[in-house]
Amino acid sequence: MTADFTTSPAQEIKRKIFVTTALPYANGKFHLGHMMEYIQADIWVRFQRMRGHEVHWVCADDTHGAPIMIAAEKAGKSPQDFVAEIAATRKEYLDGFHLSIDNWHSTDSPENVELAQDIYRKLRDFVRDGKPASFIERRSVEQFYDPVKGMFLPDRYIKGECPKCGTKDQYGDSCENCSAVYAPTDLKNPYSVLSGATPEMRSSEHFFFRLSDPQCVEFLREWTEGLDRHGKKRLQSEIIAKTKEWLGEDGKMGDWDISRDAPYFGIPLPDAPGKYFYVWLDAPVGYLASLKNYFDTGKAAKNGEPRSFEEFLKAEDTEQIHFIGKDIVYFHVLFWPAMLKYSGYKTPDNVNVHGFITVGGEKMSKSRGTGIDPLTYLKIGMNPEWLRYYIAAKLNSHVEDIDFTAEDFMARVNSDLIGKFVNIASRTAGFVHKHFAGELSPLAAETATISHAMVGAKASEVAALYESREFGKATRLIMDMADAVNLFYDTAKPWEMAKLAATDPQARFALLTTCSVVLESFRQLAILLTPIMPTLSTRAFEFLGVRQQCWSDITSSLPAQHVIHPYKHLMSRVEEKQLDELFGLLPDGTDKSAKTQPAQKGAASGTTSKKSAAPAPQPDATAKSGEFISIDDFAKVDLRIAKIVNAEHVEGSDKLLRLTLDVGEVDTLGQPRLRNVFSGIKSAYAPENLIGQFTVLVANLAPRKMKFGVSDGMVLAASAKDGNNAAGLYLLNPHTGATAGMKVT
RNA sequence: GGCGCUUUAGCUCAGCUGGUUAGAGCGAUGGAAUCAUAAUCCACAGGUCCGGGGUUCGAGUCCCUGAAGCGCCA
Repeated sequence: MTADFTTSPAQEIKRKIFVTTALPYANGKFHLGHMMEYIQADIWVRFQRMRGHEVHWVCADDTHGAPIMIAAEKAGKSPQDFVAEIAATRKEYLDGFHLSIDNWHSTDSPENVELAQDIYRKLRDFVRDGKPASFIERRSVEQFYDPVKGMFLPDRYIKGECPKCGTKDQYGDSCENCSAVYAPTDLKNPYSVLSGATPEMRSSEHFFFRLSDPQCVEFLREWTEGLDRHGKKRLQSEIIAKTKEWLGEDGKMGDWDISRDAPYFGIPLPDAPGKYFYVWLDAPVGYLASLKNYFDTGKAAKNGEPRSFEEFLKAEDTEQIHFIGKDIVYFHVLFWPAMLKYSGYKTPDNVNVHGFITVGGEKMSKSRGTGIDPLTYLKIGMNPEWLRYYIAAKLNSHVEDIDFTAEDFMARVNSDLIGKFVNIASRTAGFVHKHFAGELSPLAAETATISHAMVGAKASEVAALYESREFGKATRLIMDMADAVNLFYDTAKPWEMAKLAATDPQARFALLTTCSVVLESFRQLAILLTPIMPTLSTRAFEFLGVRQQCWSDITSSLPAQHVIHPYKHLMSRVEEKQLDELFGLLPDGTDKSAKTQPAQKGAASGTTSKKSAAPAPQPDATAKSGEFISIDDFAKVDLRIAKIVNAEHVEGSDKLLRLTLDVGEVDTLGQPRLRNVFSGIKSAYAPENLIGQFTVLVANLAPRKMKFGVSDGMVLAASAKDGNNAAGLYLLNPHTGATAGMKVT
């Protein structure tokens, strides 16, 4: 059966949909990427609800695993307190961006313990054709063990020297310097990131999920390539292609290690003391745990679902739809359906995968400061629906990254939302109030016919685009309609009629008709935009004096002689200075000199040009005419204050000192990351005099491999122009108060 | 290293199974209009569709190859 989106919801079967978005790992706050996923899901969910379907959208914090356990320990907190503090930050974001999630829960919850253990037991005790055919198998695993911390070490916590090129401080998977790939056990002189101790190989018994079982592989092949209940592909074609790599004839499907040894922050395996579920086992179960919590606390009933959790989940007509990012495809299209299948639970109907959001063409990075903080966005008063619209305008149904660029954002929002959409109401309302006391035409049917020709007629096309997550195409189509309405208005020239209205009844009538058609069209456009901009459309409906509209209201119309409310501006424009503030270009919000030219705030540097407080280039001896660089050129250089934590002679070199610098960076585990930099300043400085000093580092200089190791950056020093050594060498040194990691601009 | 993705007007992107002069929005330029918290309408100008080979009557679209950028390798 193929869904027919041309029918009105009343004719359609009411869908019962269980929607999830990926569980964020509870070791940090939300970033723009999270918001993008939630906005994508929210648009889809709101659309379904407007169509009259029953949607239950749940999410939760993903709380378990070694990284959180270790981060909590570092923070001197229990893991529970640690994740609770993160959880407490969530609401502000979710409410702020109008995300209509029905329930937010945690994987560290009784529901999740119960469900994860239940799934495990069913996999373990699986019976096929009357014979035991367990999917769980015990195997001995050799793993690094930290004798100081008394725990087995995940690969991420082991560093050592690259077995190929000998570069120090490399992780156990690949070398940053020579990009060799190897196993953690190949590292030379390995050490524990946690304690610095030399890890020992120890064996331990682990529990595996036998994914390589031929029946399981066969099931996954069918499931991944299969169709959903609407006759569409369950997965996007690019994801199917990816799964073929894993499930192909070469049989690459390995078993999955699902247990970890104590100490571990997680859920204990039943009947196996000291063993815990690997976090990725219980994380997706968190979807069900949150849903169960949602039912058990009565929220589902409040949302019109009278059945129990078990009944709802078992029901044939319950659709289970996941929204995830492309980084976690593996878990969601292999492990998760297999777990569910062989423990007797419903398998997902769809897994919708999206790409990442980049900012100015660059991957967001906290250490580089290129991220956009969603909370800052809200706090400086930017409208959340601008971002919702912008993201919608760029999203499609594919696994493609989308790019946020400040210029594009401003152009898109101002042009589409203000210039095209909001302006329709703004330019019409005055006439209706001035000449008709807010009362629309008595000929409602006639005006509605014209409106439907411009807008309503294409509503089913828009619906199909929403349904298939082609939000970019949907916004384009809607804006085409808005263009048509503006053109209609311009062609009719109501401002000319208004001048004659007092004396010419015909002109007066034409004026009323035009305005009524346009406002009716505006109502229809607002309906079409509601999934993307719920509060803007609510304000539009308030202005029009109608209740909240659902999708089928597109075919109705404003009644004859309907009275609208006075117009209050529905949405303001994006101001350039807001974007400057968002990107941290205006640190105190008052630095007017820091206003950048629009042309400079593009993909090339928009987010890396931190402050543009740098003085204008002075034409002097150092910069001859025609040799100026732009602020963008300068912004490419990431200068940082660095604290010299260690300095030493380099054996075999008569020029270089080896500096160990702190530039305030941390690695993914929250561990301080120090830089190794070689500097040719031996002639001028004794290493012991440098320790503890601050200087300036070019932080984004390409790392350079030298005979003695890799130099990751360059410190700045002054010397005579002609290289006259006698003139001396002077390391740059900031004034007191500068701290490691500060930007130099 | 293996695998994959991307590269189309100044910017952001459409271009399905190959088919007449390659499209849109924004921006630029010129005009119209002045109802609108400057928002609109019209016109016009912008492209060796990353480079190089090939298949074909015909390629942005298929194949090979190179470059650049990005991602994944559980």
